[in-house]
Amino acid sequence: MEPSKKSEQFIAADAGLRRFLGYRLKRAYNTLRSDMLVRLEPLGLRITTFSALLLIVHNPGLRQSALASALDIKTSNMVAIIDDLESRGWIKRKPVPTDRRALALFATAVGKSTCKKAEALAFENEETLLNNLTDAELNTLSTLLEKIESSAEKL
Amino acid sequence: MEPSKKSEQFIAADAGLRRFLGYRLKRAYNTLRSDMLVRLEPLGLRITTFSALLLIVHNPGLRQSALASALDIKTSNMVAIIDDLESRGWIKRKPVPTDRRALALFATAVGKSTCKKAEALAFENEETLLNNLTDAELNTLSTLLEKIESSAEKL
DNA sequence: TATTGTTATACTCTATAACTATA
DNA sequence: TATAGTTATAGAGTATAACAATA
Repeated sequence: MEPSKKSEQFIAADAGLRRFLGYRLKRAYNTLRSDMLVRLEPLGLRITTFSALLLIVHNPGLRQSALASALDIKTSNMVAIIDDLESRGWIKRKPVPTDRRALALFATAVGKSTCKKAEALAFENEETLLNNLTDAELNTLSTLLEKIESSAEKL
Repeated sequence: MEPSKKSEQFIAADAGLRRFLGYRLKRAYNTLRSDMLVRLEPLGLRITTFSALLLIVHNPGLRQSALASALDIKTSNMVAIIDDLESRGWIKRKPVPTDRRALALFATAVGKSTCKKAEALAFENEETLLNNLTDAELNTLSTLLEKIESSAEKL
C-alpha cells in the first residue's frame, strides 16, 4: 500500500530522532495515552488518578507514602490526587492506630465500581491500539520494557 | 540473589497496573527520560528543545509548522521552544520568499556543534540504560514500538 | 476561506523547600 | 533524628481560542 504524502513527510522530518529508542518509546506511549485520556474523561478520571485508584482498590489499607513510592510520585504531589479521589467519594483516608502519622487508604463501594469500569476502558484501549501485535509480541514487549526499567536500578 | 525488601513491596503494590502495557511503556520511558534530563541540563537543553534543534540541524529550512507537526507539538507551543533556541544563538528564523507567512529555520554553527554534543549524550544515555538488551532485542523493540504508533493512524 | 505564526490562558505533571505531628 | 502527610511554589508539557498577515 502506498504511504500517504503526510506520512512520507512525517518520516523524513523526524528520521534523525527515530534512531533513539527514547523517542520511539515516548511516541508509542503517547499513542496509548491520548486515547486513554479520552476514554477516562467521562468517568472523571485522569491517568494519574486512575492509577492511584486502581492500586488502592487492589491494596486496601495502602498508605499514601507507599502509594506514592509505587507510582514514583512525590508524596507532596500525591496529596492532590488523593484529595481528588476522596472528594468524589471513591476512597477514604483512615488513621492507622499503630502509627498516628500515617493514613491508610480504602476504596468505597462506588470507588470499586468506578475502578472496574476504568479497568475495562483500559483493556479496550489496549485491545484497540495493540491489535497490530500478536500475543507473543506483546509478551516480548513487556519483557523488554521491564528490562529497561530494571537496568535503572543499578544507577 | 535476594530481592530487597523495597523491591518486594514495590512489585506487590503496582502489580495491578503492570498488566497494562501503557503503564510499562510510561515507566520505561521515564527511566530513559530522567537520566537524559540530567545529561542535557549542562548544555541548556531539555528534551523538547533538543528534539527541535536536532530536527532543524538535520532539516535545514524546516518551517515551524512542519517541525511542530513532526514532533506532534501544537504550533502555539512551538513558539516558546523556537524562541529558546533562537535566544541562545543556536538557530535563526528566516523569512521564506515564496510564502511571506512562513518562517524557515536554520541552525547556526554553534547550534550545530551544540547539537552534536547533545546527540553524543543521547547515545550515552541509551548505551548506559539499554546495555541489558542485545542488539537483536533493541531491533525487536524498535519494530514493536513502531507498530504501536502506526496502529493509531487508523483512528 | 484556509494557513502560518503568534499571544493569552488554563490545566496537568513534576520538583523542591519548609512545615506539623508524630515516631 | 527520621518519617508521614501537607502546603506553597515554580518549571515544564500540553490544550484551546482568538488574532494579524498572508495565501
